[in-house]
Amino acid sequence: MTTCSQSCGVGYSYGLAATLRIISGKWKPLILYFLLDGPKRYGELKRTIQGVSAKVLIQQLKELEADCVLARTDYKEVPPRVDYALTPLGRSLAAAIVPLCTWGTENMAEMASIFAERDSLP
Amino acid sequence: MTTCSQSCGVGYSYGLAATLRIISGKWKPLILYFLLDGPKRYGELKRTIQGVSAKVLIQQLKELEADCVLARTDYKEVPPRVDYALTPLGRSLAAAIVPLCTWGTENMAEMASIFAERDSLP
DNA sequence: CTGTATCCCTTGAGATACTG
DNA sequence: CAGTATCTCAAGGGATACAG
Repeated sequence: MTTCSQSCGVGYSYGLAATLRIISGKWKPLILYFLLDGPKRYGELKRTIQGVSAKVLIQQLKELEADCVLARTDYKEVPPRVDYALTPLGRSLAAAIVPLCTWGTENMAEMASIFAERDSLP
Repeated sequence: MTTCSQSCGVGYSYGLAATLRIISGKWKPLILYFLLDGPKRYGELKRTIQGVSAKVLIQQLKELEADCVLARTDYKEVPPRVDYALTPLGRSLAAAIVPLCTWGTENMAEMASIFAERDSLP
């Protein structure tokens, strides 16, 4: 390539900034990623995404819904049944997240040793 | 596909978690992305990434360096000259971030209206 | 120019208990 | 089952001033 300025310049960074605004949140990328597998119920997400509290999970789901990347369906049953699914927009976003997962998986060993060293410090 | 469980299951989510651990930080994805353009000096980064303070920029640069995704070069000159460049590992990570930028750019219009509506609320 | 050193402060997030 | 309501808190981040 001649220069990366066209794709990496300031003007285009707003694209990245916009994306970050949506996926910033400790569990949001994980949520989007898991939903690639298909619609999931609240409890299912809670169990799958280990460590997240009910409050924070709901909160982030609501924000993602407000951002139009996922849709909540209430089946109006008793006991309650609700599920969350990616919208078409959300699906495309989740697809853009997949490379991050791939990268992490491919470099997991290297990362593990780096983390180990870093965590051993004060 | 039969099911996405193989690629989206819990086991593989550690890959995403590992990646998130590295790029979590308000400006880190932006830093990595801009460095795709080539090595950059401290002041250059500071100017390019609008809104970041000196303290936070240095802090995140150091963390990225500790994670072995970027390398700092001190030219030992006066006045001081230093630059930051992606390592091979960092370059592959930055490449995985590019789709996020692309997504944001492609959906900028839609996002803008969503944000506008959301920001108008209390 | 490239950072350091403080101080301050918002925001995200966790724990717990409770409701329809 | 699927949330809601509080309370609490640390951590990340920002402003400012200063240093080599």
